[in-house]
Amino acid sequence: MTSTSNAGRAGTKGVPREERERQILDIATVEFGSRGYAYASLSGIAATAGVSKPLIYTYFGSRDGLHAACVHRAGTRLVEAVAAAQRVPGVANRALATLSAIFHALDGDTENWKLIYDSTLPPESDAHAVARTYQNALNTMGSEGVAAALAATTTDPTDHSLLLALWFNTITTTITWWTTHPTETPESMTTRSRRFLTALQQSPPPSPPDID
Amino acid sequence: MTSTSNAGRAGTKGVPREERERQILDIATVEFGSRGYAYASLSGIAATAGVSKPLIYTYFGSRDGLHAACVHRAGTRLVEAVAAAQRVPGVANRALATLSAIFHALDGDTENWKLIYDSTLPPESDAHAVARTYQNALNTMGSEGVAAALAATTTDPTDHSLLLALWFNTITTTITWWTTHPTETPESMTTRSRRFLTALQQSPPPSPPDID
DNA sequence: GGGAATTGACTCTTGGGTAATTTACCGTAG
DNA sequence: CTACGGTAAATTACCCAAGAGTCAATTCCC
Repeated sequence: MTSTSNAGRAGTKGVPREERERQILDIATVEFGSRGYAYASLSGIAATAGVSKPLIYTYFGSRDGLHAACVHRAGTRLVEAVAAAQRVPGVANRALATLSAIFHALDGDTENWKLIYDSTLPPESDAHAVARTYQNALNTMGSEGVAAALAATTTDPTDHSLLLALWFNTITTTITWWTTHPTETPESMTTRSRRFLTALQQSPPPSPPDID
Repeated sequence: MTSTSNAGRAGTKGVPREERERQILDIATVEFGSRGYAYASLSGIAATAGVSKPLIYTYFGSRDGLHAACVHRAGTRLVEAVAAAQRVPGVANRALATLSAIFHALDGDTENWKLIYDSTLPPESDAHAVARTYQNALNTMGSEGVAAALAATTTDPTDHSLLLALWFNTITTTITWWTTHPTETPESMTTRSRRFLTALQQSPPPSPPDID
């Protein structure tokens, strides 16, 4: 066992860069995703990953560099999943298909979504801008659907921007809720969502629902 | 002018404690509300308020003490406003009445709401617990309405907790949106909300709306 | 002159970032 | 098949800035 045991001291441990990067990204994603950008510390991530701080710097350049790498990976995956769902035919079912795709893409690892819609991101920061990239990509896909949903009811152009914000915030809230109910599966989350979506349409005639 | 000009140097400036506390609270509310708990610094608040850090400590004890004071003031106002709206008769209109009450209570000062539903609050902290107090107070009032809205459609008990989260997050999102659209008035926000609320009921037969 | 109002100038901790150094792997010359 | 030097992998021990919190002193009002 002493052949390749180099604990504590400096020097390579034989782990190739690509693999170490993946390890670090995995840990960092959880830290950034669960604690939020504001509270995840590099020292903490390094410690959890069982690696020293300078290693992370040589691999990712800076804290923001590491964060950006996490966001890119998570964002790419999600955009891909949601894009696939957009190809589902039938206007009426695309919302649910989108949700289902997201739930399955995450499959319990809710950090990936929370990374991109991280509410602790400082508004004007570079880190926010990176996350924004993927938010916009997802928004673009969602925008079309929102327009369709709204067309029949209103003519106010600013209504669109608010509804879009509401829609994505609904997803984020649902995913955050999922975090606190870990026994839920992608399937059960989808079923639950279907219930809500149809409920919106079928609620009793007395106009606005009593949701206060 | 030199009679009572004591700039820079120590010593009283004749401002009674109560008034100074109000000044500081005003500034701190804006800072904590707009930047969020995670990013508002005491030094910054002190500087903006034109006051030294130690003064804030003698008056509020700690950063968290100051924050708690802000939350208490904002929370009390909001709970009061929302409670009044609950007395509105007619189950169907209470949701809108609640929103209208909140919009008017804030009247553009969206920081008060954001203080209580501050997404940068560290989950397990004391500061979060204080905000939680007022969230719970508001939740209790909203819970009843959510139950009514749900009763007709589902029997799953956990649906309730998710819908409650969704409802309050909808409000927060709407208010955040308001921040980025400062020309909106409480009235216009209410009108806009009414449009959305009724749209939910009247959207075309093809079940789930195409909101993806 | 006593107490309230108020501050400059500290300390201490946390966390991002860097410099210099050490260890192991690996291809090649003898 | 061994010696060896170059490079990749890693670390320890720092520096530095920001921000929470404290002490003792100061100025003014009554």
